[in-house]
Amino acid sequence: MIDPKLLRQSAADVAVNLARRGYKFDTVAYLLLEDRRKSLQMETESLQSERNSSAKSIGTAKAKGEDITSLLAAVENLRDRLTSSEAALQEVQSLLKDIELDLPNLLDDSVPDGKDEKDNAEVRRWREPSELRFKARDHIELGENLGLIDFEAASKISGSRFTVMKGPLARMQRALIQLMLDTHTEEHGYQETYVPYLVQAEALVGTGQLPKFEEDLFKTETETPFYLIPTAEVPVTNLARDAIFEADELPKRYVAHTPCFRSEAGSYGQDTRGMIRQHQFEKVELVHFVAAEDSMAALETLTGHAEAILQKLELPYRVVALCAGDVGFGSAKTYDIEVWLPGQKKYREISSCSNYNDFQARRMMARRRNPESGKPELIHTLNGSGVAAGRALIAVMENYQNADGSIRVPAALQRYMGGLEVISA
RNA sequence: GGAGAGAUGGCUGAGUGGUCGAAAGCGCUCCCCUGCUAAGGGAGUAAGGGCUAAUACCCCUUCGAGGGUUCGAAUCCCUCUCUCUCCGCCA
Repeated sequence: MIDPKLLRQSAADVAVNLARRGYKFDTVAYLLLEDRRKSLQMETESLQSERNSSAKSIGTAKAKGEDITSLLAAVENLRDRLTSSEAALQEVQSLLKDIELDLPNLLDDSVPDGKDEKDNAEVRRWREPSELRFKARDHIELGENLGLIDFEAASKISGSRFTVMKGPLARMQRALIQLMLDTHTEEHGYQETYVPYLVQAEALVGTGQLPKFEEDLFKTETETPFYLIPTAEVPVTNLARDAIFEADELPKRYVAHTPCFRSEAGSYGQDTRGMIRQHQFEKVELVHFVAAEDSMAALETLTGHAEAILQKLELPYRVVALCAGDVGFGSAKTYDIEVWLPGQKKYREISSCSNYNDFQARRMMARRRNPESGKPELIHTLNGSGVAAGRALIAVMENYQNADGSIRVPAALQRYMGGLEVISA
């Protein structure tokens, strides 16, 4: 959420910023509503004040044994006026809130202009794309030939966009997760967390998935619905909800491995084959809570932590700065890390690292105590995949394949796989 | 699933219709005292929102959440949620 104060004081500036995303902010409608809010709120609060003082004087008069009938008459219709004023105010406030929850975050000035992913700016590359001396197979062919990936079985059980994996391939995904968790906790200073996979709507409003992107989520039909988490970002970031951290508690870094569930509504026809885009996938997620002035530096650090995983796995990748039109709803700035997939001869997203600045913090009242003023102020939140395990598995399969269809186990993973060096049929 | 108890400020914990944003204690901050430390004395110490140039005044809201009664609710009534204890069941 954007600061409502900024919205009403500088609506035009906000509109200019959001227009870079292709978002049209109707400042006229907003300011009109805001005017009504202001007058209704002032009216309501003065009626409340009147109620409070009259109740107080009735109380004292009664205590002295004075006659209070005239005082009672004076406030006869006060309650009705107050009730209707309060109702009108509440209605306007909820309309404003709807608009505010719908507005994407302000973009950081450093975000490059552009409309879609084609305009993203490459920031750096690590290792050039690998050249194979034979025709590269994609992970689907590799996995099925080894008899270790079974899409048919998955579709029998659950339909499309699910995967069944077996044996050393299933284990390799687990090994990847272990490597990531160990690296982030032992080398990058993260605290490992275990969190719920089912969350309530409020948590998703806090991180920004709701109310706008409900169709991307799976939801239970229980009396109070649960949502399956689309990313560990949701439960982990909500650890800061309603909190006031002391200055010396920040920065906080959390890492969590969770499955992620996405309905992928609206992505029909994209990546329909294979494991790239699934309804269920495994991911290791990094989350930072930092003081406002530290968040841009933290984004660089966080991205570096995700890159370290790919470097350990010796997978060629590049980092791109998402352009204005491609940056996600709640993010002020995002780097995607794209890993090279020989089977597709393309770089594909394997991590997305974002600085949300105070956007999520404002939605969930996540604060720190400013050591100078002693006053609470919003923190900044960041998150990034460190990295997507399913896609990391794909990247290892395709980059470590041999001519005979077997797959070498990256050195960094061997200790997690009982010393296994090659996966073969 | 059954039975009971509870939810108040950073913490402990008083408060059954008015002057209660809320006693007391602890903690924390500042000051005094003390050669240092300890002990002691004094003052202060919730969050959100509105107004505003203002993190100054002033005003509003908040005692688990929502509704109701009342001139007036932490206190009375209703609904819900959560926590704890015991029993059952279970990974």
